Amino acid sequence: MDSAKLSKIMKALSNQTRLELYLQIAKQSEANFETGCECLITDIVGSLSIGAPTISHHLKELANADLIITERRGKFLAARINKETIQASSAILSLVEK
Amino acid sequence: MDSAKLSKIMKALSNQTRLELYLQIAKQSEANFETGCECLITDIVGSLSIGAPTISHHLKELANADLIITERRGKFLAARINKETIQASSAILSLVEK
DNA sequence: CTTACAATTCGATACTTATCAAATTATAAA
DNA sequence: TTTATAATTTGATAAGTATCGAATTGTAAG
Repeated sequence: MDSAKLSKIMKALSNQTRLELYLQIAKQSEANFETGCECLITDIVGSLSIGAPTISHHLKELANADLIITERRGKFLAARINKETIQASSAILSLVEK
Repeated sequence: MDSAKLSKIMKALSNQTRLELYLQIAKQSEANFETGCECLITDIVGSLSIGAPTISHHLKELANADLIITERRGKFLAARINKETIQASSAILSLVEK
């Protein structure tokens, strides 16, 4: 991964609201792992103090950085984190690989 | 670590030039580990295509996010990365801890 | 003390972006 | 087909920031 890609990932996590959105998706994915349920965005909208348009905007940036994967579920939108991206990023920053 | 702190760290790494600056410091710290030499900023200034004022600005942001530790060495400035910060960040994002 | 060099501060500018309100699209239910 | 809800798009604005040139400060060497 080059520095352009990595900085794009970091930028996606640099906004506090967007970071909390990401962590919430991660948390729900974890919590719902056994049940097989996914994280539905509509459940998150209420818990964050920003409007739906802004959340839509943030989701697109997270997806664009390959941090999450979204899929339509009828009227709703499901999201899950892309573990490969965050693990590859961590590896570079922690200098696990050179 | 709360999301405000973590987003600040991510923001510090969200600019490509600043990220490369960080990685360069990390690389030199690694390379000079055996010799005990530190990473001198003056050696980096030449290798990045931006002016000294901008580098000074970026360094302050990295230090302010606790990503690096700087120290004056006479006329020069030495920098080394703060491994604790990057490891704690990685842990949260990778959900190693909850 | 003067000179030279590394780094910082200051002021300005161009660019990016987070957020919202309003309008629109997509989908399921009635 | 109409209605209701979820999500997106659009347009606008306010706030933030990366970068530079010029001036300044800190420090060592001559």
